[in-house]
Amino acid sequence: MSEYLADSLFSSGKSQPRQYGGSIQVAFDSGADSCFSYLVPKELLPIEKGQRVEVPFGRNNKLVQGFCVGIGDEERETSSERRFRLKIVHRVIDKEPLVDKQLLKLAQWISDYYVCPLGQVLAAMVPAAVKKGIGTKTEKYVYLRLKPAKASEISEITDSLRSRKQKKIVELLWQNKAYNTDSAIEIKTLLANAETTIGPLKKLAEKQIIEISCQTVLNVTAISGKGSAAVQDKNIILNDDQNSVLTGINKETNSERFGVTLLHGVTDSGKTEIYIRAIQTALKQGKTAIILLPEISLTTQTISRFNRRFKKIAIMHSRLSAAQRNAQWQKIKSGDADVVIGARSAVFAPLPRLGLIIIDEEHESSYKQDTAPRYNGRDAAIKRAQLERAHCILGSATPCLESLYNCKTKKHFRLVSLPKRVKNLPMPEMKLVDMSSAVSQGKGINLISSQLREHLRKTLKKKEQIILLLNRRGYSNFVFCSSCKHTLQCRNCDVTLTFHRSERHRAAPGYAMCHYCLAQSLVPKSCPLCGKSLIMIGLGSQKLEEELAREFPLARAVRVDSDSMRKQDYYNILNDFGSGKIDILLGTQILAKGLHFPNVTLVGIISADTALQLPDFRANERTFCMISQVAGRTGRSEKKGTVYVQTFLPKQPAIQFAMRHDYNGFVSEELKHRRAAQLPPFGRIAIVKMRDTKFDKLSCACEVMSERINQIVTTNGLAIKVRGPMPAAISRIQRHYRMQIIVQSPNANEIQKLFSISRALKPIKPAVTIAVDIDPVNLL
DNA sequence: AGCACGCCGACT
DNA sequence: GTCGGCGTGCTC
Repeated sequence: MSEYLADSLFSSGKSQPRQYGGSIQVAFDSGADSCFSYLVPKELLPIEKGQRVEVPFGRNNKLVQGFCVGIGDEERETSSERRFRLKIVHRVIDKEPLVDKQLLKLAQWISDYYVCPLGQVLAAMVPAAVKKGIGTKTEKYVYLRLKPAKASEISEITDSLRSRKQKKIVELLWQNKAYNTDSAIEIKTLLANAETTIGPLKKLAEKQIIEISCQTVLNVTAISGKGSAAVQDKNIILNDDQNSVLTGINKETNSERFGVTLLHGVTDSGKTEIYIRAIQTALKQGKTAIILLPEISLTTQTISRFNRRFKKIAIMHSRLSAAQRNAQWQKIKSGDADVVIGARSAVFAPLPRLGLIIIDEEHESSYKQDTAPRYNGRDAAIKRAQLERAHCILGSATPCLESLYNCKTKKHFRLVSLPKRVKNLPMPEMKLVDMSSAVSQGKGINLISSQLREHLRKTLKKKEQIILLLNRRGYSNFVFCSSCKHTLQCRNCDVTLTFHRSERHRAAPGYAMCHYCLAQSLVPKSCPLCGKSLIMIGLGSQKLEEELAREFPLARAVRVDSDSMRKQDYYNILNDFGSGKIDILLGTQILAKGLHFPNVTLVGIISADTALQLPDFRANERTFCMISQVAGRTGRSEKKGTVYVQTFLPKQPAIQFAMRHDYNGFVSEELKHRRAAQLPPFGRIAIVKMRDTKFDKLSCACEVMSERINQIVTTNGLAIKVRGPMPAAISRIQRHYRMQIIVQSPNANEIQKLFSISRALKPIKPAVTIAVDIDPVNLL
């Protein structure tokens, strides 16, 4: 162990005492919410923040990797008495910092704001493929150690060699003027030209006549060679609204000041073209740009649209292989890309001279990461723009209330809108179907109302296409005993099992599956409690499929199930739908996003209510968004679009406003309620989520935690309301009981203060798993 | 977060 | 008598 300590230099015998160039702070990808100091040997200097180092850690001095996040003895006075015990940096891994100073600042902000160890944030910033160097290979190069002044020096060397092959190698290097790492010749080429093998080369290296250098290069195959030339779409002419919006944005982008433009544009109002032009403006200024899209919107369609317009573009999304991801990242880092398009984590793209960040569909809850670091990609983007003095565009047809409120209250935010569709096409016709009346008329629970069925028939006859949307959550099938009202529950989780018909198990009617722990079990033929027969309440997508097959046997319908489907299959289906091989696309929420199929003239929302039943203050907002977004999938050509909204709650305000395309009306109504309850955007909330397999232990820990929070709030006079501990909406998942404490405050600072104090204290006893979720997007 | 140490019950 | 369960604390 002593060999890792600085004072070991006294015991290292007659060798020169090691010289140290000060200490650094290292952050690890672990739960430890603090940094660790290490001494840097002189020979490892200079060292920079953002570089990775390998250091001995823990009792066994296991070598672990971490990021250097600070240089010098920043806490000299607190650590002076134990400074002699500092261990020594073993190795500096990166030649250059993996994260630059600005990104490190962003990481620090995320660490503070989202209550997450800095090391974990940094770990999330750089793709694993980059850190592991996947898709790279080491190429060896050869050069002469001595730069000969004249030819005689070379003959001097060659004459001294007896081997003919060695002579040949030296001559070749001389002819090619390979005297240093830059002019070195690749080993394979050299050997081929010299018609020899590695043997003579090694001999020359031993004699110190030549030098072999290594260089890590990207595997050529990993780089998707899409050297597509940028096409100037001169034929796309902006309308007046677009022009005035763009002029405003360009002014901001050119100003070199931080600012946020919230672009509220109805679906199909030409937001994407604005983005493209705004990026072009930034590029003209010698700046670079990032555009973030929700993962599911990153279709081939979208990517190729940007690909056509920009030459030096890098793409970051989940379907890339590790090697491709590394290649794209290196391309960005080296300055070979000036535009990055990607999902949430692309906000960390290491672009130099960032001038513009665009967040499309900014209201999307998928921008919030649900594992640590629990950051919101949109808010991280705004912060990054602020740090880099860049401009930020948030685009949406249904901006979230927080962004809208920021425009009203914060000076750097401004709101612009595109109220009309590009070709001045009308908004689709909205038809409300009251499902409760259908039920009361005793028609049974058909998923497709007679009105919708009639319109389906007409649409199919016209050879036009249809999208049917069904929310999975709460609309799944479940197994139910009509006699004793028993439903099949998951053994591990507090949820009702979902029924899936199976082709394989002929003996049983199907299998029951838990969507949380993914456990499957065969459905018994009779009720385990009373022995009567079980019925499957089928309201799920399979039921819808069956109903369609019965009513329209000739229609080609395909179901898209986000969780049961490989991503590749999903993109194939979308392609088939685009080329008209499929008539009806049915599926979950994912169909609501950014799809552009001009031939879709009918959209059916099977149940608009499902989101409303969730115990979440954003239920209305979600419902409104969902209906508006899906509605935007139709009527994207001269053909008229129609949307059927089936609901049991026809008078529900969110649904009513959506029917009238009245965003502003919805917002002012919803804001009233939020203000009354001091909910976002009028305040901030955070959730402390706690879980454990043992209920008693968990509730003890919750009590301790809630006491601690209340104590901090009182002693510091924080304007914070604490609710709970209470069981989470799903009180048990995967055998873990779940409880939560909700923290509410009129402003973010108070919440920040609370957690900065709390995280510095000793951990809660008894120990349970605790996660803090700042600005949660759902309260489950 | 991982990992070692320590204190209690089921076994050869 | 020990093997190993997990509850607790520490990591520069």
